[in-house]
Amino acid sequence: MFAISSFPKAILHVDGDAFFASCEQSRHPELKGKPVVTGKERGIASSMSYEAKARGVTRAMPLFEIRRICPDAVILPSDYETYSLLSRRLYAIVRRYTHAVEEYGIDECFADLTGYGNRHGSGYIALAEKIKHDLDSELGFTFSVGLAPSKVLAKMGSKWKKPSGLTIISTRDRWRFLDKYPVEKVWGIGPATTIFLKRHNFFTAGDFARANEWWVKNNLARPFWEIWQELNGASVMPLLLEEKSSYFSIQKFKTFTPPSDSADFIFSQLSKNIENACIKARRHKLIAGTVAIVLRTQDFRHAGAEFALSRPTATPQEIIAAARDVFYTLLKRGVPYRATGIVLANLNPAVIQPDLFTSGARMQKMVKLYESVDELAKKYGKHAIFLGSSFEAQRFGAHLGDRGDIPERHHDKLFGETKRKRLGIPMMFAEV
DNA sequence: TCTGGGGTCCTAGGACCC
DNA sequence: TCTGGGGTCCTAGGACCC
Repeated sequence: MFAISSFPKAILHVDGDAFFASCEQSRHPELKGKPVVTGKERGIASSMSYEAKARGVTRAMPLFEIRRICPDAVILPSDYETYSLLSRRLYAIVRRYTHAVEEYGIDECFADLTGYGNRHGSGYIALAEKIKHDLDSELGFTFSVGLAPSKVLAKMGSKWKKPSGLTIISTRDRWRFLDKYPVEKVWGIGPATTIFLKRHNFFTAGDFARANEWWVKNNLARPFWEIWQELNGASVMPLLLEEKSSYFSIQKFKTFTPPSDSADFIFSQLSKNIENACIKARRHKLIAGTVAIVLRTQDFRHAGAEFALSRPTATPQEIIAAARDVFYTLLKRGVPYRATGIVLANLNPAVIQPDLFTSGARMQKMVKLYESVDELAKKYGKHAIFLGSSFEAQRFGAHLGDRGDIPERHHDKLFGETKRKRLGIPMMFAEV
């Protein structure tokens, strides 16, 4: 037990044990007790159940090697939808006890329990036990939990005993943990800083925590001074409480005047809306499973159609290609239209995790391409780059003086050959 | 510890303005 | 145009995380 004075803040860190493999075992109970490995689509292990770890399967181990040392291993492709669903349930369970929850990773979160304990701290421990119990029993696999006065110490606590550990680190008895903890394993201390610290004879977290504060401030960057403070029991890293946005749908509608009966022009308007909706989806790391397109005529009637994508995506090429056929079945020749709209629905998190990538080289390239596009958009404005199919709409907007936020002076740079090549932007933007 | 890709934060330095 | 200091904004690169 510890007095409140040694526990000014109560930060919890929760970490799923072998999260992806555990999700599979939870979803398919017949796999419980068996060596389960995920990552089949990549050909290497990305997550292993503890049964598989016991048999010697390690991260990034090639499948042939896994089959050799563990012939009865159940090797599964990654199922992101299930993992992110269980991830959201993890956050929701912790939020029953406090709203101050930071969704740090798909399998982990921080929570600030300050104010929910009592003056001896036992209330915090009971609370941590309760949260762990809820997680273990409701999700069907175990979690490791750390309770401490700071994020860095809480993270250390959850790593201390795995699987299914609950480790409490108070300011007063922190040395017991710090002195046995290699400095390079401290959250936030990477290879470069490790080399520097070891050169100055700091080998454990305890060594570093005992370093002179003035020396730390003057010889290391600010993040490491913050780590130093957190190791000594001060909570200086705030929890980032912003919830991952969960849209039910993303819509983009745009009216244009005068109305037009040009199929090319109307489609380019739709194309532009699709691009904008995709930008928003990607910003929130979402992919759409279904799409609805809407065409509005001059007399305010509108026609719409909804269709499913062959696979969830947030890349406009795929959606535009799929929308093209639907568009031409909706469009009535010779009728003037005044607006188009797009609705992206059936949204799911586009989960990108270490070791876990969606299969298919083409998709990889597309994802990468759009990251470059988003990058350029950040630099030059939202509409600096657009698909050929949106060209008419872009030109139309420009003609009206609606230039989005493209700074004129950047045009030459943007399409400069060197930059284009360096960023890997192919010429395909000229035409879909 | 290596590998792998992507995101985020911090810092240093340059451009520009008052 | 020079002399200053000081501010803001942007970018590149480093470090680290999952």
